[in-house]
Amino acid sequence: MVSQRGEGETTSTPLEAADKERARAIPEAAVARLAVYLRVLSGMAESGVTAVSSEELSQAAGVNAAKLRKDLSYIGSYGTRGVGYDVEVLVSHIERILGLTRNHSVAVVGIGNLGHALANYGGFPGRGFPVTALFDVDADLVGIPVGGIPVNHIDEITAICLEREVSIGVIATPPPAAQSVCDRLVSAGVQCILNFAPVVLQVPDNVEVRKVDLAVEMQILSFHVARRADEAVHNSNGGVSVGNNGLGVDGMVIRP
Amino acid sequence: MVSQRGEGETTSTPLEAADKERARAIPEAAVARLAVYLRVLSGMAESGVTAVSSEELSQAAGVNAAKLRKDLSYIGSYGTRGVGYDVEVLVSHIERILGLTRNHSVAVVGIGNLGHALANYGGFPGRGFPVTALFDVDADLVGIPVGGIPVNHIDEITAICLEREVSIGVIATPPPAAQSVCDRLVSAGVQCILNFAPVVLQVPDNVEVRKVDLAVEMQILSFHVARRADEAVHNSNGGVSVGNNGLGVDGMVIRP
DNA sequence: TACCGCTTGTGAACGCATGCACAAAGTCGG
DNA sequence: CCGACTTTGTGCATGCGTTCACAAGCGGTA
Ligand SMILES: NC(=O)c1ccc[n+]([C@@H]2O[C@H](COP(=O)([O-])OP(=O)(O)OC[C@H]3O[C@@H](n4cnc5c(N)ncnc54)[C@H](O)[C@@H]3O)[C@@H](O)[C@H]2O)c1
Ligand SMILES: NC(=O)c1ccc[n+]([C@@H]2O[C@H](COP(=O)([O-])OP(=O)(O)OC[C@H]3O[C@@H](n4cnc5c(N)ncnc54)[C@H](O)[C@@H]3O)[C@@H](O)[C@H]2O)c1
Repeated sequence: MVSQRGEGETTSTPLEAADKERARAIPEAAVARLAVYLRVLSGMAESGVTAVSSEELSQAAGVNAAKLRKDLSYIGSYGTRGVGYDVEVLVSHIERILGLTRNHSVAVVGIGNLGHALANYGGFPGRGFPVTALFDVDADLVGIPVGGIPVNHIDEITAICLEREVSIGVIATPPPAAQSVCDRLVSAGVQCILNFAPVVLQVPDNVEVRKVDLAVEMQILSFHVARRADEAVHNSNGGVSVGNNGLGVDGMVIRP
Repeated sequence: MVSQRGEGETTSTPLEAADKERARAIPEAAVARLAVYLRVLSGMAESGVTAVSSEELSQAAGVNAAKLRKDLSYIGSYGTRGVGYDVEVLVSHIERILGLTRNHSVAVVGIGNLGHALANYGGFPGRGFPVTALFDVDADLVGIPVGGIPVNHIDEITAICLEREVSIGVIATPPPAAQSVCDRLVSAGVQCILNFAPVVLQVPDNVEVRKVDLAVEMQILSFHVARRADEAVHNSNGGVSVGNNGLGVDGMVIRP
């Protein structure tokens, strides 16, 4: 379907249009995996690997080879039959599809235990997510630099987020403050939120929320231990587990 | 189907057997949501709420009411038609299904930025996940208490994990160390691993891995921004987003 | 050039998850 | 006791995601 790119376009507009028609159709689960492939491929590129087959890449990414090929097919046909994929080419196309061709400025709200860790973490800027603003309600923290960036007071959030074009807001406040912080981020024009507080956030339709809930992760693990233990009791088979299969915890966006 | 519990069992064995037959059939996605329901219900219980309808609970959990009822039906029929659910009853049944009737001892490996945050976090013990051991390779850290628990050297991991019956290992080391730490945890009998390092871990079939990859989360958000921006360009509709629908980042368990 | 072996890309089948819609089953008021 | 009203539990249809299997396509080789 579609494709046949590189025919005779002068501007890049038709090409991009085709890509974005496609982008809409990429399954959510595939997007998550594409990010993983990208990381693996980046690692390979750094190690000097220039070509890779779907089999090799799928091994490294921990997925089924057929699934990997299907995932890649969502973004276009950039492989060579009989040979495999060019690592650089794949990297650049995945980056383009994931919108990583431009930087996404990140603001962290709540500079406590977790906020400190996030602000100090060096892994984000390198991947196109520079942390450009930190916020907290605690007056003692305001002005203190964490990870090289001074903490601002939460009341400045709207002005600063607009000014620095923050596109991702990270919420690392205690649960009771999370919704209010979220509302402020939204009114500052932030359309993506990564929420660490164990709260279900209410947001408008045009805002995307993803949550990371460690307690939920542990409870899922707990469930599998329990299940495995029972299986071991019922039939005395070794208790084989399939691992979590691509599902995970969700983002819970309310839509009215 | 099934149910009709509380008939005439003397021991609890037949009841539990029925539950565990069921447990095997609970969809992974439903398990993740059950953990969310549990959190919401616990909050309600603390606020003195004793009964709740599927409509109310689904609102609070950010899911469709029908889905919520179906999720609850996987664990049994504990509601009262025309009335709703008893909060306490639901809490105890979800806890039982998730295996939260017993504590799950947690060990954190890699007491850097993130490890400190995790060790200091008070939210785990209260939810049945006491952190009982910390490990790091850095000799300067060994012996220093973090969150009330002294850091041990990584070489002691096997002995201590066995002794303290650690059931969940949390990996918060730099990526290159993650696989080796994982292997040590596995050989210490740990069957559940929560991995923060951006690496695909290779584990035996009987070990369950879940990963939390913040860069991947951000890239998924980035994808949606890009998609939304394009939609806005193509047709000038407001750019409505569906939010992430219960999917997320996965755990990538290799099976040979 | 023609053939061979290898790997991609994808049509099609399957299975799981979601959401609808309604019967069953309960409460409450009279 | 009965009938009206409420809410659960679930059969069923629909849609999404995964997996299989294989034709199409490419590089290498004679
Ligand atoms: N630390 C962890 O490992 C961990 C693990 C899982 C979940 N979480 C969750 O992450 C969140 C943060 O955890 P933490 O351990 O860093 O908590 P923390 O108490 O150490 O830090 C919270 C910070 O948020 C600030 N804050 C409070 N109200 C605010 C507001 N309205 N606006 C801006 N800042 C505000 C506080 O001043 C504090 O600095 C919590 O919701 C917690 O449940 C943390
Ligand atoms: N800090 C964050 O916010 C953040 C965000 C996303 C991902 N991560 C990931 O989490 C992991 C930890 O991040 P961090 O910022 O805490 O790193 P960090 O460098 O601050 O801490 C790593 C710790 O692990 C210890 N360590 C190294 N090798 C070890 C080994 N073999 N055994 C035991 N301990 C060992 C180090 O001594 C150090 O204390 C990394 O893989 C990072 O990519 C962190």
